[in-house]
Amino acid sequence: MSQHASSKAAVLDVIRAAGTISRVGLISATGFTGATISTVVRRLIDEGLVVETGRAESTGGKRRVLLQLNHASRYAVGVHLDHAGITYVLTNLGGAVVARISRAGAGAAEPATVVNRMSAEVTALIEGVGVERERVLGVGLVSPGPLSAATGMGLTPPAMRKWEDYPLGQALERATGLPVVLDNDATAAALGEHWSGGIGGTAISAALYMGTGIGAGLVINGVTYRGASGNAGEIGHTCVDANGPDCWCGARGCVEVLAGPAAVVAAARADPALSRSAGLTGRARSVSTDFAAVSRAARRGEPSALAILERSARYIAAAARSLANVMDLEVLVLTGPSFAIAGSVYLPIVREELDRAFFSRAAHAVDVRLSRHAATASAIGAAALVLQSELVPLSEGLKLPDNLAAAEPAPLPVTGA
Amino acid sequence: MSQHASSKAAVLDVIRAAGTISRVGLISATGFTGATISTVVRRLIDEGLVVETGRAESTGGKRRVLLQLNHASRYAVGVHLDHAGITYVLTNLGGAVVARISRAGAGAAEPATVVNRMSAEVTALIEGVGVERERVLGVGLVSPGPLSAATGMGLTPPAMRKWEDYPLGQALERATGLPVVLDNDATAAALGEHWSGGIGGTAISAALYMGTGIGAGLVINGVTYRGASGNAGEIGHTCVDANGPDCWCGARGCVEVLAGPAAVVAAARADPALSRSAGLTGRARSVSTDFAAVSRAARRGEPSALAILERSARYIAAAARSLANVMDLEVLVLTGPSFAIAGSVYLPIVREELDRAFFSRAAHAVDVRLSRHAATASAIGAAALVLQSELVPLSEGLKLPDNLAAAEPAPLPVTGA
DNA sequence: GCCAGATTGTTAAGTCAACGAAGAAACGAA
DNA sequence: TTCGTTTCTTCGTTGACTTAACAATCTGGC
Repeated sequence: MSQHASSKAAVLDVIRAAGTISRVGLISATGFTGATISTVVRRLIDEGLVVETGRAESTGGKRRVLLQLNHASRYAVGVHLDHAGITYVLTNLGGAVVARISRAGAGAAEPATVVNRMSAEVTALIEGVGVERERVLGVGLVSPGPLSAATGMGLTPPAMRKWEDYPLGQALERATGLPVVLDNDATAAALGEHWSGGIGGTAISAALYMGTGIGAGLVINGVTYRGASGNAGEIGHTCVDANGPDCWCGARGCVEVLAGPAAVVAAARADPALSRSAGLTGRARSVSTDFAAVSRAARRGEPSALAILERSARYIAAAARSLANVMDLEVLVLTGPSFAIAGSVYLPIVREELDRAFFSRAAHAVDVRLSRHAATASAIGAAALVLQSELVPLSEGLKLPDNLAAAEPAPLPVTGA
Repeated sequence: MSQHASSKAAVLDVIRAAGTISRVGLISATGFTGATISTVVRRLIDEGLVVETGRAESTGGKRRVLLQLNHASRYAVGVHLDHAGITYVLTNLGGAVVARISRAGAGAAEPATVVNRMSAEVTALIEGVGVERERVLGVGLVSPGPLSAATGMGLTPPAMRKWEDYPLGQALERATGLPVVLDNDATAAALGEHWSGGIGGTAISAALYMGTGIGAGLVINGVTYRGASGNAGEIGHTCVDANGPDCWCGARGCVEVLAGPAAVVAAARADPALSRSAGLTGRARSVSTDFAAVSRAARRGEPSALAILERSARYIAAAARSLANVMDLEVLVLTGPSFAIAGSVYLPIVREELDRAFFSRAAHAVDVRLSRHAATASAIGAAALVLQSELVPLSEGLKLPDNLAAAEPAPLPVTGA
């Protein structure tokens, strides 16, 4: 007897969120009856996804049998593809990192060459820790920048035009023999935080992702929100100063222009003393390298560096507040490489802003936290995408024809009932 | 044989969105099989919700039988409760207004008194057009300001403290004998636009609602998005100038302070010439009255009035763009009393902003429109809330216990499998 | 130690939504 | 009229989920 996908998914998701839970707990959490829980759980145990791990104290009768995910039963590969580097992680079913490697980025190489290399590196990752390939559910591949919405299988980050129409997902699927899921890094990071237990059973959460740009990923009731064309969460071009400087996106005063890593680096370079002490005097290196240098200077206690970061943080806090107000968020996680480095400066300022000025704070606070794995969040999230897509096949919504009227032949005059 | 709620709801929603559609059209739109569509449609016809209205041209065989909502089969009452006035509308199943009355606002009267009056006025509304009370599905009641999240049955608009803990929904339910649904005005307006056909089968839409404040309602795949505590869409406190003036919400540079109707009126009053010509010289009347006066002055061609409104529009456009970027919107409707008056000034500016600077404009444009019923949008939306809640009972999500760990007795040491 | 009562978990039978297959009805074209 | 096509319905099956009865396990009291 096999369950409708949703019940299995719902039960698995509650077990994941709870960490440890009994069948009775599942009954109250999911709303299913004991009979259903019994069969669903047996199914999950048969598939090896769930194990019984002990007993709870008695509440007056038989003790509850506790269930947990069988973390070692399945694995997923997450790949963060970027111009400057490719990060690979192998996670178990619980979203915990089992292995991790970093390799050279895509650079200027041909897509086909890179795909072949990635396939070999994925294999090396899996074999390096002796995980059987059959236990690997698939590969999640994420990249900065917007997705090409049309086919859902091409990534077009601004700096990688060569990849624009390349069927990346299909190619990697063929090369590795594993299912491949694509998405953008911020969305993946948000799902990763949700899946790997940083966020419990929380309903509405967002991940503010800062790499060289700023993005946000949104998770609503355990499902990633993608918007009309998969570009939801584009918070980098939130307006925080309607009279501010022009942005390449066509607008003015975008938070990315005023407070993104590039803006931080530019401000630091404009200060000769700080440039010298932070080692920015040479010719321009990558933004992320320079941003790290500014962050180190701030950590050393250099007031000018700290002031620049705090100014950035206040703008980002304003954008975060706007986001939290619109989405009515419960949890906001700061993640991504830039927050991995400078999160200690940003966290208190964003947190203070939301404590003080979140519109619905009377109803509930927004829990602002720093990701425990900010540096590799999007790769971990990419793996979580696989875990979710393979284990929690969502009920797809209606697929209306583009033009409902056109779907019908011309109506004739009414001829009565 | 009765269908699972979702299939009936899905079919009804597609019929509503399409206006006219055949069973074959429903098959492709919903993904159900012909057999299922056949039985569901028969059910809907038996209930009187749907009628066959004619035939389409043949495509080579039997002509399709066209289906439509039976607009006159059910009705819903929408009530917009405000300090200054109460608007009542009676709509049919298609969301079209059948009757409408306006009465005095809540003022300083006791809640119980107002509820009794409302009940009488609802009855007058229904009987005024000779609709049978059994055909009225219920009453939707909306109000500006945040909902009290705890019980879901108290409305606490800032200016109506007396109502804070009053069980408004229950009281009105008892008084009228009809089911009552509560929500805020912006969310209702968004659903109203969706339901009454202004927005076809569109997936992601928002209504920007401007009354005396600014709010937004969000509709995702036909379902209103409410956020963690029902306060989603709070766009009035989106930051559009991080260094702007203080707002009562605790933040700075909120769009409501810089560009809301109150700000527009204040700017106009600061201009002696405009104050005189627009008739603002007397003591302060209500913000909406004064805003209307400024709008009329702008329409008469007074440059100073127009400049003030255009400045407001540019700020609002920036907030709208931030919202569209984050949600990846397809449709944005301007609605509410203030846009009913001044929409002709705001629409082109907001539209231009989104054409020029919406981040994902390469993938798709945002369709910005002015509501056809901006003045009564939230009352119509209130009625749509009823139509949806009675006819499209949503599949409720998981209801996790507040604290999953606490739901279990203490675990004992692992005792092996 | 052992039984009463409570709680947990399983099995069995019934219900209902949705599907596939096959047939009935409607229609245009030869 | 006949044939092929398309639309729509009927019938029997599948499978998810439920209720109801039952089996297993534990605490507490004697």
